Amino acid sequence: MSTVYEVADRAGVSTATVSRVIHGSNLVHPDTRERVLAVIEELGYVPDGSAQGLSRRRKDIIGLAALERGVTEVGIEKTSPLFMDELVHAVESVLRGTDCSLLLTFGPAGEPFQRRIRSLSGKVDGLLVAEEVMPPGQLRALARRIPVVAIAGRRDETELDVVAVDNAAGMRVLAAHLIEDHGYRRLGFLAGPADSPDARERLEVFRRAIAEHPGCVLDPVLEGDFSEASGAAAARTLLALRPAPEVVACANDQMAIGVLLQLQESGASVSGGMAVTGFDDIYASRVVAPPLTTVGQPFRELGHRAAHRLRARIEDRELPAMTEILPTTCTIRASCGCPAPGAR
Amino acid sequence: MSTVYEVADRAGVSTATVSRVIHGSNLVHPDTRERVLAVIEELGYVPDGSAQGLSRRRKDIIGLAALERGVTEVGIEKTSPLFMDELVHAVESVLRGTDCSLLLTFGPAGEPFQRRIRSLSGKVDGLLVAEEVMPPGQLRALARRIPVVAIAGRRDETELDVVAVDNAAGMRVLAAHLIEDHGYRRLGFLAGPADSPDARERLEVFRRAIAEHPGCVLDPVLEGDFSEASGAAAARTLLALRPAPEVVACANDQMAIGVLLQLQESGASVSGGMAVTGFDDIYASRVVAPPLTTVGQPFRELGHRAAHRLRARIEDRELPAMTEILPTTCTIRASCGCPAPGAR
DNA sequence: CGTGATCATGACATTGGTGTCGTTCCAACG
DNA sequence: CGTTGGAACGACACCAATGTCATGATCACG
Repeated sequence: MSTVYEVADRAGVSTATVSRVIHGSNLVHPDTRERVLAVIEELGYVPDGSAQGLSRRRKDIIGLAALERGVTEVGIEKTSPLFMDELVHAVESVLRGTDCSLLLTFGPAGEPFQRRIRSLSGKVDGLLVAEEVMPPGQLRALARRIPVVAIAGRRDETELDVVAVDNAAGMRVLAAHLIEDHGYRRLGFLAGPADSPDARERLEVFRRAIAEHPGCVLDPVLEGDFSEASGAAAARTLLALRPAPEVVACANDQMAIGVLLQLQESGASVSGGMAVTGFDDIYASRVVAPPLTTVGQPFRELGHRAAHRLRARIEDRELPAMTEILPTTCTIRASCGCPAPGAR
Repeated sequence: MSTVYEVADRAGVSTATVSRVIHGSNLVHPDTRERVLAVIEELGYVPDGSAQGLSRRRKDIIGLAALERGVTEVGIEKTSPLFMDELVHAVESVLRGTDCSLLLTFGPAGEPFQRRIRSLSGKVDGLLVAEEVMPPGQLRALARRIPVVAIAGRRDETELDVVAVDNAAGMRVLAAHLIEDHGYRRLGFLAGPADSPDARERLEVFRRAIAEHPGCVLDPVLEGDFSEASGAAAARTLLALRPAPEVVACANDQMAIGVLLQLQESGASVSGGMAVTGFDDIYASRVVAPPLTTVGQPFRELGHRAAHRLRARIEDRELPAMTEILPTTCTIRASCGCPAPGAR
């Protein structure tokens, strides 16, 4: 592995000049630059990231830590956390234009994962944390050491930068659609894991919306874990229920897809049977039959904003913390009982 | 930001001792260890990754560079490269058990992306490259500087470690199923981008399989770019064709889904209409209606092997290069014209 | 009481780049 | 011809760890 010294040596210049050439400083003579570039090319020299990070006090790496749910160790359930994938691409596409790279880590909530994030925090200039990867206290402590932006986490946070999504608005529109347009009166809900603030909020808003409509009941409320399998399990429970709800709203799309598929397998169709809705609007939701009515999250926007905010905070650590709420869009397709649209 | 020096100072020991405590050396007195740990806790000290990287000559970071296709800049086509997402999770899950992290970068093929990979190569201990992100010559040059493992790239490579997938075997089984079990005689193919070795191989094998069966014709061969939109476009072309093929095999699942959806939208159903098959077996393929018959790639295995191989090579750079081919599995579902299975 | 072994510890060199500061050199100008 | 200004460049300190080597302390044993 060649170093600046070697390059400087061969080019007959000092290491400082090599550095200037690499970074395009105009304080170097064209001839000298030429010579240095030739040596760099010849040696295939690439500056060492660690050494650069040390002397510049910035590593040009940001981290993204996210929860991975429902992937069993044996790998039988292939369900990957699709929500996160969308986010990763969004963040990466922002960084692509810069000289900053993205360091990724997933894991199940818990102490080992928190340790991993801590040790990772030494390798990055800043951290994006998605969902509730660690208790708020620890998160704030982390944020005192390095810049942190929370994505889709709790909104009641004044010490931290947060970029979140307006679960409430989307869910309210969806509930109104189910109650007012379809006239459903008995509505079920398939909740997400209790450790997800988003999951909790979605249920709460749905509950309130129903309470505001006399004659409507929320029943049953089932608990899932965001996985497709837990959706399928819920569907089996629902099928046995008397009276069964007319519709079941799910806290995310993967569970909704699980419900949908299981209902079909059991011979119950959506038309005349049970309506299903989701939340997130992942890729598969457009594709499943019937296409899933759901509340869309602005993934790209979420990732973009979070990435930009983090970079801004890395630039200026004294920036006041703020939380940004992005709008959601209720996307009516067919699984709620609406006729399938002719054109997309 | 606190450093070893500060910790050492406060604990009244030398930096060497702090280092020993951090790395769990047993050459340190329990009392001393206790004292040092207390200071570390109090200061929230985390060792700086750059400094560690510099002195250990290893950064404990590996990179993954992959092509991103079909994502337009305006973000209208939300289709993300699902194949890659699966791979990312597989690789990440290997690294999770180690103290190594994953640095990610996507990009469209081209000179800027190659530059980015070069500069990234200074930040990592080794690189996983997926598909044809750069010309073979450059890739080999890169591999001479740092450990590189190619994933799903060209197989005719003796200088480089390669982990690839047996496209041929899966495709042959699929072709045999279409020709022998279903009795199709006029078969179309929707090819992938010409710069993808996998895409080329899939077409070639399909072509040969058909040539071996007298009475069968390969017509038409359309060209797509692995995106769902290009599948939809192909479907419109196919619909106008006389005679139309009985089945169209697609070089990946996303295009197959595009074909499927477009056919349905145009009123042509699969039963009695045109059969469709894919390649990859991504999540959405199980979920789409009718469920897609496809050739499954062992994503997890692919990621696992590649990650392990790279780590092995980082350990010992003199390891002989080898290429590993992983088996594919032809998964018959319903889109080929088979009856939908009662149980999954 | 001396010797050797073992354990705990610290001093210090090393790692590759960056950026500051000072120096050299040349041209232009009075 | 001396002075000045600025461009081009080099020496050097610094960054935060690691790991080697030397050393002091403690103890057992002869």
